Amino acid sequence: MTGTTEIPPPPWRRPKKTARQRRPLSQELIVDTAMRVLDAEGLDALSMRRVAFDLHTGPASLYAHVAGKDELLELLIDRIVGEMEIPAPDPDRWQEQIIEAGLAAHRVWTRHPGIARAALANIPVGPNSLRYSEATLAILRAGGVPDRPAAWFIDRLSLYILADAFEESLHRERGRETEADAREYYEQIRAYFESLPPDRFPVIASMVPELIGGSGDERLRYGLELMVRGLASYVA
Amino acid sequence: MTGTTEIPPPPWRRPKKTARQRRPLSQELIVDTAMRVLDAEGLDALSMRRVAFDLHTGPASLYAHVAGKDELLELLIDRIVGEMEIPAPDPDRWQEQIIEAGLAAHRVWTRHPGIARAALANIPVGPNSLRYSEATLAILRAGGVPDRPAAWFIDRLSLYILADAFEESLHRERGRETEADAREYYEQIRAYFESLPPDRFPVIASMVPELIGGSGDERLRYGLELMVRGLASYVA
DNA sequence: TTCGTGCCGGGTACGCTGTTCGAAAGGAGG
DNA sequence: CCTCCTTTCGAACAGCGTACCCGGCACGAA
Repeated sequence: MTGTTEIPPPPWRRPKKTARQRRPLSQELIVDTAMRVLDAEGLDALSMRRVAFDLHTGPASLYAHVAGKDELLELLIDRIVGEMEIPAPDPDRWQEQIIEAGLAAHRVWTRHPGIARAALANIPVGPNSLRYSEATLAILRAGGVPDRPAAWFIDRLSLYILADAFEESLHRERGRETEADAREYYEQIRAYFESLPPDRFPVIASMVPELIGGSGDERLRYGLELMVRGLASYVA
Repeated sequence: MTGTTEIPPPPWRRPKKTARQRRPLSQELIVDTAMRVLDAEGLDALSMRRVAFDLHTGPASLYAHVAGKDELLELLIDRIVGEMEIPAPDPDRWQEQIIEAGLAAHRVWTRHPGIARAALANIPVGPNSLRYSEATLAILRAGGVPDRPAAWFIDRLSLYILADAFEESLHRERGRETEADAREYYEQIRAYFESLPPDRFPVIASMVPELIGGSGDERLRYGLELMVRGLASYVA
């Protein structure tokens, strides 16, 4: 209320302290910083030392707020799962909804380069993944899928999505970022397949275009469709 | 032919050299040793230093025969893929054959503890995985599956199998080796699910038994069936 | 047989990782 | 004001994959 609190402190008083004033370390701040490092430079660059450096401190300081790297990754992953959107159940479109939700989840994973590896190694069990499971199960139940197939389905589905995101992150890491790079890579594979002796690999030799065709997105969607169609066969 | 070659060398002549006589280093010997370390102590114990130690040499010596750890893992993985058996096509049983082949592949992966992680990070492209793909495609073709669905299917299928093997290896690493340990773990999960507020997680709360039920094998098989049934819908 | 000579084997070291320890510093409560 | 407890953080430990570089062995030529 009084004006005194709004007067800036005299600049000659403890200028050093003001200069080095920093937000106190906290778990949230650490996860924020880790997220920034992850998004900018990928999972390989995300080390305790790197996060500590960005916070202008030493690695040991982090351990007061985070049990270790594993816990940091868990927190990071749950926050990322929180970014995933999932539609409200529409009983007539449950198959499309599941596929769309799967594609959306995959998009979120690949938006944070490399994190799929950590998520695969540390299957998400945080609060946000609970929310996600709840919403997915609601769609399946609305679609008339029995409980047991539905429960096991979301387990298999998320494993598949995570694995695909991981595979894609590998391609990205190995420098096949641009479309041209990917073309070149697949051209090498095609040449390799076509160079195989047709007498020993007759089937492969006869379907080279099908084997190398299709983008990553198309193959991801195909796998989702496979599983959803298979699940639908349990409903009828 | 002369007896002289069979006479053992005089023991006082260069006994030291005889004592430290060793097979010369070779790529095959290195892979043999790496395989032994892997099977006995798991992927985490498999380091260049460890392999070199078992060969009574230093880490740098391996690099004359192997480009690096990645290449060593590739060689190891292809040898493991070579252990996978796959039946000759029987057109009437193609769906069962695919599932059996998938289960067999999964068994091979889990027989070498932890290697699924490396195989996932370094999708197999060696000669033995070619042979495996050829045989799987032959079954699908015999079953009347069109080329494009078949080609994409084996890609998705092997990704799924590898991911499941990886997930299982994680459980094993975290000390849930025995059946009792697994029971205890799943009991914790059940307790956690049952402690959730039913108003916020109505669907999860209403299907806890289905969510935690089923062994790893059952879930693996269920996923295989999902995909095969989905694929069958492309045939009809 | 002897002498270059080239190449493989391997000791050492660099830079990196996650994590622990112990000491210093800060704020809060008696 | 003093004490206690939490937070902070420099240093160090035990690993890792890999690059460098030198010594010694084997082999071809004289």
